[in-house]
Order: sequence, then C-alpha cells, then structure tokens
Amino acid sequence: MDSFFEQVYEVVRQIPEGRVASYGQIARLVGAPRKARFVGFAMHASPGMAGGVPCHRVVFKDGSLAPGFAFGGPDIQKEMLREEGVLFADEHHVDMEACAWEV
DNA sequence: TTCCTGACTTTAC
DNA sequence: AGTAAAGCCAGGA
Repeated sequence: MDSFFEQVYEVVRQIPEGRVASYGQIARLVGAPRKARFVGFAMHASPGMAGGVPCHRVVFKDGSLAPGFAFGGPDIQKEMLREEGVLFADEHHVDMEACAWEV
C-alpha cells in the first residue's frame, strides 16, 4: 500500500512507550501538515497494536483524547497510557510537555 | 467529474 | 478556559 495511511502507520509505529504524539505532529512527519484529519482517519482504519500501530499514543495537540472513538472510552486509553509511564495534566489531558514524542 | 464527509488545527468570541 | 466557525486535503459514492 502506498497510500497516505501507510506513511502514517510507519510514523506512529516508531512512537516509543511513555511517549505521545499529536495528529498534526505525525502529519508533519509524513510531510503533510494539512492532512492532520486524515491522520486521525488512518488511526480509525488502523489494525491497532496488532499491526504495530499504537493509536492510543496518538492524541490531540492539546493532549486530549478522542471521546467516543477510543477503545471503549477515553478512560481506557488514559489508563493504557498511564501504564506506559505517560504523565497526565488532567483526567482527560496528557502532559504533552513531558511526554511529547521528539523526533 | 462533482459533492459530501472526516480520531484535526487554528483563530475568534 | 471553554465553545463556535472556517480552512485544509484525500478518499468514497
């Protein structure tokens, strides 16, 4: 697959544990800062962790999660990230300052 | 081909 | 700080 989605998957796949990246950040890494929306769509269509795509490490630019489209609830995703060592600024906001994925 | 939709981002109130 | 509207690009019908 040479589609834009594959590029997103490869980038997301490189996100280490305890680290989170925003959609715009990933979009910029693939060379398309305007396609942030498609990054999210790619996550939705992604095979998940089974395919090496930890979509739970992908959050909004402000660190908030996706309510209603997460793994059965943003609380689950939050707990998963917390288990990996991701710090939280709020109950539904990740501390991007401390856990922002740096290339 | 055109029209519609979408895990986003930014700006404005 | 929180909510609302506009802009953006690619894919599906």
